[in-house]
Amino acid sequence: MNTKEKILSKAIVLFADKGYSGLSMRMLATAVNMSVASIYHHFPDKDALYLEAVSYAFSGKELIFSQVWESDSTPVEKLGKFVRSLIDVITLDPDFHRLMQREIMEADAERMQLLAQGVFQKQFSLLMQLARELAPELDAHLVATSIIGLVKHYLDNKPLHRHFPGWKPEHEQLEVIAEHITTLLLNGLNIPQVRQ
Amino acid sequence: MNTKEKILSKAIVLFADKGYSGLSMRMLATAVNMSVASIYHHFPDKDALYLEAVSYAFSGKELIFSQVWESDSTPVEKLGKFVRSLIDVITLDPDFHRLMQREIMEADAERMQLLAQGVFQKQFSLLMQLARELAPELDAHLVATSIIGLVKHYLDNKPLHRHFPGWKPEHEQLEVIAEHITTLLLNGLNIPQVRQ
DNA sequence: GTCTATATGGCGATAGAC
DNA sequence: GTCTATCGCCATATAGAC
Repeated sequence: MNTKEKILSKAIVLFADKGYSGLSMRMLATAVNMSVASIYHHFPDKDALYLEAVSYAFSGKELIFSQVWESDSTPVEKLGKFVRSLIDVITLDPDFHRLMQREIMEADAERMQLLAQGVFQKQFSLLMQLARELAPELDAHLVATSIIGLVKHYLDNKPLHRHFPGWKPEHEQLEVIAEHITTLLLNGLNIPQVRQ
Repeated sequence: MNTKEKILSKAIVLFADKGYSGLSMRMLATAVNMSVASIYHHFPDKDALYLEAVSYAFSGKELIFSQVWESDSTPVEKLGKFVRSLIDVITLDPDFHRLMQREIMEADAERMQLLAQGVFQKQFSLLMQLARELAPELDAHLVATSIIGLVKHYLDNKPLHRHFPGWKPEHEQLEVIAEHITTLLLNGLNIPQVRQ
């Protein structure tokens, strides 16, 4: 890993944690044990550094779901695998996830399009195709959105829900979340289930 | 509306838009046509101002759902009303919603508890009770979370989903969203539906 | 490619007049 | 309760030596 990549990977963590305006070049320089001027040798300005960090965080994320789509499972099995994979991606790389959350909240239309097409589009298309197989009578875009929404909400709001009535530690176990969501979805999509 | 409230309501808008570190006291002062020093007459420091703005944004939000719970509707009707009310609250006060999003992302454990208990707990409890009536065999906490998650995800990610395949303008119509979600949920909760 | 030193300006916050 | 003026610090960014 060269110097530039070293800076970028630290920047991902710190931008994810503090946001664009919350992280100063001084802080980043200290974190990577360099002077501010040295960072400016690699990037023209803070904005370019931020954008490069976001793209860098993307790289490789597309391949994680390949096991879901390439397997010759039934659509119902694929749904279970997708839910589980999405939970894993979000859980295993929390910095990537937080950076995405911030981008979705703060990006302008141009950056949003980059985000949609560069990172998520392929997976969303494949998920829509699965949605069509599972529930041909429903709007595939809305169904795909619902699947992602259910998973993301659980994970995004975990620290909040801990303080809600009825919360149990097991609600944070990934298997419990995954099973609840798939059950809800399979019923919601009108698919008869076989008891395991 | 007195001076303090004038400052707070402007602060809500600007904090929601730019975040804590993204909004400077100078900017806020300009926005409310005052000097920075005058603002410091009403608030001890920026942090206290932010916290007061967050509490101020909360006020009155609890009462919006009363029509849902006080009506003598059936549980199924109540679910529809709740989904619609949640969509309305989020849509009609986007600044409140963005401020909440930022709080959920950035607050520490103490602030998170305040948020959960001070703002959302009562509504969440009532929603859990409804969940128990709708689907006694499922975990009410998880069901309530799912209902909120479906609604919130659609609205939080609207600007992103516009760039996804299969998107249609009608996907942003509140009625379309509300109907899709309730349909999905009623199936998901195993409740037989009557065709309208 | 890295550093020290520095320019320039915005930051949170305060003093003290009116 | 509002203002002007100011403090001390940190921000982004650059110049130029090694």
